[in-house]
Amino acid sequence: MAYRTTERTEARRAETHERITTAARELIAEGGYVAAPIAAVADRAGVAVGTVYRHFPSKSDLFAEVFREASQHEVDAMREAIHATSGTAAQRIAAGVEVFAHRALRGRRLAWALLAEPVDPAVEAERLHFRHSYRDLMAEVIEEGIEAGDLPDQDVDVTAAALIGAIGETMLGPLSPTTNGGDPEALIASLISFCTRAIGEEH
Amino acid sequence: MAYRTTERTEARRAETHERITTAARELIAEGGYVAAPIAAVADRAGVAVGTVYRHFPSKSDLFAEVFREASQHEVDAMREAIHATSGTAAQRIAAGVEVFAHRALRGRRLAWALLAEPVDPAVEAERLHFRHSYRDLMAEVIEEGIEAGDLPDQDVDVTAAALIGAIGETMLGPLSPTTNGGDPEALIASLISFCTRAIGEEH
DNA sequence: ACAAGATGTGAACCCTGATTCACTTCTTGT
DNA sequence: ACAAGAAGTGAATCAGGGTTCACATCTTGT
Repeated sequence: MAYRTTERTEARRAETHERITTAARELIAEGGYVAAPIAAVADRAGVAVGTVYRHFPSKSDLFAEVFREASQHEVDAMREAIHATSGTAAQRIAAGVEVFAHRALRGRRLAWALLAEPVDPAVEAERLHFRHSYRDLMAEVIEEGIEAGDLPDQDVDVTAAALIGAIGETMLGPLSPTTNGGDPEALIASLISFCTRAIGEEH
Repeated sequence: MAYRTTERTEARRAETHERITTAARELIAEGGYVAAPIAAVADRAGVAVGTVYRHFPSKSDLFAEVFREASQHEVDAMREAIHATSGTAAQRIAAGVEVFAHRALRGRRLAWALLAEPVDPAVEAERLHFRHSYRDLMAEVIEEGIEAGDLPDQDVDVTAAALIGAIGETMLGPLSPTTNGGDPEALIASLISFCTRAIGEEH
C-alpha cells in the first residue's frame, strides 16, 4: 500500500467534519432547518458541496448527528442539575426545569428546532430518542421520591412523559419564533409549581 | 350576462369541493401527509389535478382547510364532554381527557397527523390555533374551579398549557405509527390522575 | 520522483411534486 | 340554437434541493 492515513491527516479530516457540523448547527440556530440547505452549510463551513458528502452519506445523516450532539448537551445539563441538587423530588425537578428553561431561552432558535420544529423522519427519530432520555431523568427522580415516601404511588412512566410534555408545551410560547411576550421568569416559576403539584408532593 | 350560477350548480360545486377535502382527509388518515400528494387526492376524489386548483389556490390552503375541519371536530367533542359534565374541575377535565383520548385512539393515524406530524407552516399555524382552543377549554374549567374554591390559586394559562402538553405527550406513545404496545385504558387512567394532581385538587 | 490512495471540488444531473394553461365540456339566459 | 361564462381536464412546465461524479489536489510509502 502506498498510502496509509497518518495521525495528522486524520486530525485534519476530523476538523473538516467538525467544521461542517458546526456550520450546520449555527445555521439552524439562526434560522431553523429551512435555513440550512447543504449548499449553505458547505458555504459556511468553507468547503464544497461534494465535501459534505465525503463526510456524511446524506443530509439526513448530517442533521441527525448535529441534532444528536446538541440534544445530548441539553440532556447532560439537565442531568447534572438534577444530580447536583439534593432535597425532595420537587426540588430536584425544579432544578432541572430551571436549567432546561434558562438554557432554552438563551438559545431560543436552536431550542425550538430541537424541541418542536418539523424535521425529516431520521431526525425525528433522534428527537424521540432524546425525549425518552428526558423522561428517564424525570422517572428516576420520581421513583426515588416514591421510595422515600415523599410522593404518592403513581405510574412513573406516565408522570414522567406528562411532565416532559408539560414542560415542552409551556416553553413553546416563549421559544416560538413567531410569538413573544410575557415574563419568562414568572412563567418558569409557575411551571415549577405545576410540576410540584403534578408529582403529588405535599407542600 | 348569459350565465349566472344557479342553486343546483352551486350545490354541485360544493359537492366537488367536499369530495376533494374528504379524499384528502382519508388519505391523511391512512398514511399521513406524505401519502397525500395532490395527484393522489385528485385521483381519490375522482377529479383531475387541475380541478383541485379550481377549488383551492394551493396545496397549503387545501390542507389547512382539511386540518381546520378535523381539528374543530375534536375540539367540539372535548368541549361538549366538558360541558356535559358537572362536578369538580378534576371530574370535568377527566371527562374531556377521556373523550379526547378515546377519539384519538379510534382514529390514530389522523390524530397523530393533527397532533404532531410535521407539516408545512400554513398548516402548522392552524395547529397552533387549535392548541390554543384546547388550552382555553382547560383554562375555563380551572378558572371556575379556583373561583369555587376547589382549586388553589395558580397561573391559569400556564396550567392549561402544561395540561395540554402533558396530554399530547402522553398520548403520543400509543398514537405514534412507529411505537405500539401497552394498555391504553390504564394509561388514560394514569393520565387523568396526573391531571387531577396537577391542577391541585385535593382527593 | 512516482504510484496509489485519500480528500476536495462544483457544475450537472435528477427526482419529486406542485402549479399552470390551452382546451373541452357543461349550464344558463336569450 | 347560440353566446358567454363556469367547471373540468391532464400533459407539460417549473422549481428547489439533494445527490453524483469526472476531475484536481494533496499525502504517504517506496
